Amino acid sequence: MESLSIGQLAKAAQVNVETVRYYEREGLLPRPARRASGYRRYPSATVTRLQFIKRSKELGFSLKEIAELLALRIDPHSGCADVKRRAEAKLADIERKLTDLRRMRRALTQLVHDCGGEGPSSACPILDTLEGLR
Amino acid sequence: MESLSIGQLAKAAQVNVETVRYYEREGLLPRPARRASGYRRYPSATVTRLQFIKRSKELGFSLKEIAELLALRIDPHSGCADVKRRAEAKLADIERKLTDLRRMRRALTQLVHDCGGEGPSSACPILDTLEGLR
DNA sequence: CTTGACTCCGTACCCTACTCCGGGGTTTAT
DNA sequence: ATAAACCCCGGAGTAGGGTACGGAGTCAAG
Repeated sequence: MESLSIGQLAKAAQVNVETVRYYEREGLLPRPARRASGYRRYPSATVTRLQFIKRSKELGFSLKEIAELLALRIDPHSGCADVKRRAEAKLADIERKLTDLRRMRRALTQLVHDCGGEGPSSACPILDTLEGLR
Repeated sequence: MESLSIGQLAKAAQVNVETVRYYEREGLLPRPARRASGYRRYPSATVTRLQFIKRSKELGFSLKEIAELLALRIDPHSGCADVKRRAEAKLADIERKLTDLRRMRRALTQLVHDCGGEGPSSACPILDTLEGLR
């Protein structure tokens, strides 16, 4: 424990082995150390990195955007002010998503509440709120 | 005003005309009324529906999931209890996304805060939080 | 009544993000 | 020491979500 094979890593993060290699090609994962045989060896922290990528995707970020998020950590080619500016832009993104999600939640909660669970759906109050969110 | 051409609709909702026709094919938009010439005529409410689809995509929902969300409104083939059950499942999805987004926001806020905006990024506190979110 | 912008439809093409394949070495458990 | 299971790499294939094309009809302004 401390060094994982690509298969162990993939299993731990619940992704396909091919996906791990794909992310490496795309620069989302650093090229890992290799054994004499050429086999990749990953530090166990890579699991959380993969999970981060996965969850970010579920939140509607593209791989390119995720790469940008990851790049906010260590980038010797940009000043701190630049990092700050980019982080703020991502934050704005996130705030927008949060607002939309809360609106969606509100509409659905309303639907679940109004709908007793009995009778045909034709009797269910129609949720126009869902479309008139903005 | 009250009836839009496909071009007017697309412009109002900020999407491509081809996308509108694509959504129609995929069942995300109902087939609209037609003029004698065959031209599509949309009620202006379709604009908000397109915007809903757009924002839902940005939140990481697939077109299929979005169709399911839209189907929660009017579905004569399922009882109210069923609608309720599905709405609750979507709500759970949304809660998960909200939780992840808040965690992400927290990490980025921390980064922006810690980073004064001066000096090289090497001096910037590294945001390990970003990866260790869960 | 003509001209430029718009629309129709079907088909083809594109990008993203994987996912699989195949021929070949490596590790590991028995 | 020999399978079974794993890993290597390059390259091809796939699904989802559009986007573009092209030939033909339509509409609105001048």
